[in-house]
Amino acid sequence: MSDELPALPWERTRRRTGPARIPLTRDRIIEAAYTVLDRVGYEKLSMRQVAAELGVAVSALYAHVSSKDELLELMYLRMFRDWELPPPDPDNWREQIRQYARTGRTRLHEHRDMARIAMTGFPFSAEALPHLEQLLALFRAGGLPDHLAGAAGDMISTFINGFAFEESVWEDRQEEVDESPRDQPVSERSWAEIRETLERYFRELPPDRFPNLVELSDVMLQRTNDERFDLGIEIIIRGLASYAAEHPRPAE
Amino acid sequence: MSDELPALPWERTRRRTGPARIPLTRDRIIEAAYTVLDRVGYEKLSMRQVAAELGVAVSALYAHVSSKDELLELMYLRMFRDWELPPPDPDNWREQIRQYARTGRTRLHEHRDMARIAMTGFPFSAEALPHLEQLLALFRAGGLPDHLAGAAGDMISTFINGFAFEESVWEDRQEEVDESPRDQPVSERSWAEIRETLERYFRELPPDRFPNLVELSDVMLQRTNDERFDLGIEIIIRGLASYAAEHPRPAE
DNA sequence: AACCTGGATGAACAGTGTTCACCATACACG
DNA sequence: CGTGTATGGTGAACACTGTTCATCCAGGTT
Repeated sequence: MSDELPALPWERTRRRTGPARIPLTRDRIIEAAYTVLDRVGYEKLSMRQVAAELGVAVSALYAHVSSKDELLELMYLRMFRDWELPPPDPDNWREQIRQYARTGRTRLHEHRDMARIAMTGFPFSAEALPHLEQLLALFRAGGLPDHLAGAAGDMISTFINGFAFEESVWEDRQEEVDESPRDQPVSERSWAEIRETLERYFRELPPDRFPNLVELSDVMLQRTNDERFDLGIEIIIRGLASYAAEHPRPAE
Repeated sequence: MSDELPALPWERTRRRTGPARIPLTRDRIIEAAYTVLDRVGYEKLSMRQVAAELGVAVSALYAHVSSKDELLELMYLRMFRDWELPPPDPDNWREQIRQYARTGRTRLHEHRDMARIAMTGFPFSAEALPHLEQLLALFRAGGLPDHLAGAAGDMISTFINGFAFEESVWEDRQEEVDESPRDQPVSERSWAEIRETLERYFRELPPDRFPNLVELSDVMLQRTNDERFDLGIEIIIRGLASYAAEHPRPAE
């Protein structure tokens, strides 16, 4: 390893500080934190792991990020980046809400355990506000009375986050069962396994104490998570729409 | 302290073990964990704190509880204790669902950050199953098609947990602002403060980019958490009921 | 060439979950 | 009455965690 050629003049500056040392930045730290998160999950995500990922001392991180909590918040904010909001279309508010919820869940799925981070993030940051505004616009376009529009925004977010959070918990639970390495965000196969196990569990319950659970064991779990999520959103939308029907907007 | 009377025969066995040394049990550990949780919150709840609360070495806990995760799970299960479920009344399913959700949230509020623990707890344990069964019974009584009844149970739980979780996050955020000691689960006053701060924040947003937020700033946050929660539940119930109306139960 | 300065370093501190060799106490038995 | 045994608590240790701080080194400026 000692037979290095003398550095060419134009790369001298670069070679100086060891192997192409790119400066540490907030962005690079967040990026590294994401790859660590995807590999080890929320519970085991640590500043030291992030530092190791960057090949840097732990204390170096604190020059760019004041605490782990701040790093988590930054990761949360990153979620909103390049999230295009379509212009509100009053005739299509239901479909647009559906779409919004779906891409929201997709965003949360983009990184492992992201929902756990999102759930504790500050939901009214500058990055998140346009989304709330968008939801409000859609709800008002749909003819919801004002006091409902306000609550509805919260509600949709709570459901999206809560749903994804529980998915995340199931995934982690499943993962600590099969020690398999985690190349992708829990295969469809794993979810099928979970469902099958639960279905048998329900079916074999004592029918005298749990008649409904036994009877519905098949129909309850045959749906995929996607379908369950869509159904949940649909229920909320219908509930909201029922108010719009009661308080028809004065056609001015 | 040396002028002790000779112990009466029937209390001899009790006196033997020094200063009234009550044996360590799972229950006592769980109890202690709750008082620690209420004092320091979820993030700072540690095995050492629990041990200290009991005046005992940390390692002693591990004779009764295999890990911190198990302890958390036990705390979660304790939540269902003495939770009476009223007999399902088909004519009143909506009110009964409302009531169920309300007491669910109340239970979560009984201990600080309980929702954070509940959210990661296994929702199909022996203790929790009767509740799911109850919900299914109510939904079927309300005339919901079977495939919906299954999803609806999940949905209600997700919303209750998610809502309480976010309340818990807000409370913690508020608490680290005012250093005030925490004698009770965040006073009403604190919530009023949070609402007021947010309302002003919304009102002073640039109206060109956030017209709806500015316009709704007053109406959006004037409601208490209780009202917002009830509204959320009501929306879900209405959404569910809309399906029942579409698929009327065959009057046999 | 000397200086300054910004950013990275590594060691340290206090705290975490968990394990394990040790030991004391309370009971059963001879 | 004395001895053994076993249950269950102890304290020290390990491998971590988030965070801080004195130190130090490289880069650019004077």
